[in-house]
Amino acid sequence: MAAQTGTVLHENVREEIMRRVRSGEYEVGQALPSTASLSEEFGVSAITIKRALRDLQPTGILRSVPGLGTFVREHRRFIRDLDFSLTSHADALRLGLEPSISLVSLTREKIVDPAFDPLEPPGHLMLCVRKIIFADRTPIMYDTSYLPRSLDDAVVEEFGEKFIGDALRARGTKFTRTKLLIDAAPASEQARETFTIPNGYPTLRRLYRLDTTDKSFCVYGVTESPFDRLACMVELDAEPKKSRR
Amino acid sequence: MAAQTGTVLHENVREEIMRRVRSGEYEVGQALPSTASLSEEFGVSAITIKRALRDLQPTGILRSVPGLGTFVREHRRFIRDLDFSLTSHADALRLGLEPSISLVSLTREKIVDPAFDPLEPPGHLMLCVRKIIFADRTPIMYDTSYLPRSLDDAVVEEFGEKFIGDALRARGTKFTRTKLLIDAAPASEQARETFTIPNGYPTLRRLYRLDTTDKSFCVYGVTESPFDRLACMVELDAEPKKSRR
DNA sequence: GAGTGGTCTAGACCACCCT
DNA sequence: GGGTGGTCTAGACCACTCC
Repeated sequence: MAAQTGTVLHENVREEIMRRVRSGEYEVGQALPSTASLSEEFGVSAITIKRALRDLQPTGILRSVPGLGTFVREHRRFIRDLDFSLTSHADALRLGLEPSISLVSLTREKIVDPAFDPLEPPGHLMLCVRKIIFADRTPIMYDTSYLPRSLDDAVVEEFGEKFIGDALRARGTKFTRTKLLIDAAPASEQARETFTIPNGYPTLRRLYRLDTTDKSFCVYGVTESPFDRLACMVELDAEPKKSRR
Repeated sequence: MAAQTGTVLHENVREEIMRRVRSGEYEVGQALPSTASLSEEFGVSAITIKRALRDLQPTGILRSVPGLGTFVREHRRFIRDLDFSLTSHADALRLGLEPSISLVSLTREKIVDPAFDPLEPPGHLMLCVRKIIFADRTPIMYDTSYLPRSLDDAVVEEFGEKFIGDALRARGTKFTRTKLLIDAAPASEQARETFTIPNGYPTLRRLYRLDTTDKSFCVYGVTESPFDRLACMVELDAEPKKSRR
C-alpha cells in the first residue's frame, strides 16, 4: 500500500502522492486517480484524500479542476535578468520566446501598499498602469506601474503596450538609477485571477523605483509572478564600486 | 454579523478575519476568539472556521498553537543587500542588528537540487555546510553551501561559524564573479522545521555561485528565508557596463 | 446520467496547555 | 478538568464536465 512514516494520515497521503509525481508514476498532464479510488487505495476517507491534494496545490505540482479531475502540472520556468535595461521586447526575442503584453487598466491612484515603503514612494496621485506580460502565450508577470501624472495620453498608451524600459527609451528618457526590492509573497487577489492559482500560492515580487535624468520623472512599480513561472538572475561585479562603510 | 460578499462560507470567514486583523480589531500578539465562539458568531460550523484560519496561515498574519489558541503574528522584516561583498557580520552590525550563526551540519554531498541547474553545478561530491543565520535572536535564513572538498578542517570550521563573505576574506580569497538566481518557493522540509512555518509557506530563495581568483575554488549555495522575514534590495547602475546584445 | 472535485456539517477523538 | 486547536470520518449536497 502506501508509505506510513508519519502518524498523520493526510500527511502520509500527501508525501506518497508527491513521491509518485516526482518518480513519474503519475505522468505530467495526466489525471490522477479519482479521490474516490485513492480513498479506497489508501484506506482513508475521501475527505482526507481531498485535504492532501489541496495541500499539494501550493507546491505547484498539481492542479484540480472541478468536474474534470486532478492533473500533474508541467512546469516550465522563465529566467529573467534583474537589470531593467536588459528587460525588453528585443531581449525576450533573444531568449527565444514570444513576448506579448495585455493592458488591464489605466487609473489614477496613490501608492498605498506598505511594501513600497523602503522605496520611499510619493504620497500624491499617480497614473497607474496595470498589465499582464506573456511569454509564449502563458502569463508570467502581473505588473503594476505608477507614473507621473504629467504625461500626455499618447505616451500613456505606450506604457500600456510596451515594456517599461522600451517605453522610456522611446520617450528618450535615460535611467540614472534603478532600485529593486525583491521578495516573496502569497498571491494577491489580482495574481490569483490572472494566473488561476489558489489562495496562498507563493509568488516572486519585484518592486522597483526608476529614477531618470528628469528629476520630476520617477517610475514606481511592482511585478508579481507565480514562483513556478519566473525566477530572476543577476551577476554582480568582483568588487563593489561604491564603498558603503 | 459578518461580511457576506461571496458565496463560499470559508472564504467569507477568511476575508472577514483578515479584515479584522488588518484593521487592528484583533491586536498583534493577542489571541483570537476560540474557534467555538467564532463558529457561533459567524453561524457556521467549527470546521469551517478552522478551515478559514488554516487558509490564513500561509499569509503569515496568524499562527495557531495547539492547546493555546490562534494569535495575530507581529511581523518585522529584514532587508539585505543582494551583494555578497556587503553581506557580512560587520554589515549586520551596521544595520543595527545582532547577527549570530548556528551550524546545523557538515556533510559531503553532491548538488542534486535541479534548482541549481542554471548555475551549472559540478557533478562531484562537495563539502556541504548547513547553518542557520539569526538576526536579533530570530532565525532569518537557512543556508546550505557547497565547498570544494580540498579544504582542511580548520577552514571548514570557519565556514560554519562565519558568513561566507567573511570566511572567504579571512582565507584571503577574492571573488571574481557572483552569480545569483533569485526565486520564490514553498518552504522546504528544513525550512519548515527551522522557522516553524506550515506546509506551503512562501519563502524567498537565493541560489548563488561564487567564483574566485582560484579557478578550482568555487562556492555554491542556497539561502532560504520565510517571505515575511527577509527581502533583498539591489541598486543597479544607470547603464550596464557589459553589452549583452 | 454518471463521474468529478468542492463545500459544509455534526460528531467523535486526540494532544496539548493552563489552572 | 476545562479549555484550546488538529484530525478523521460518514454523509449530504452542489456545480461542473463528459458522454
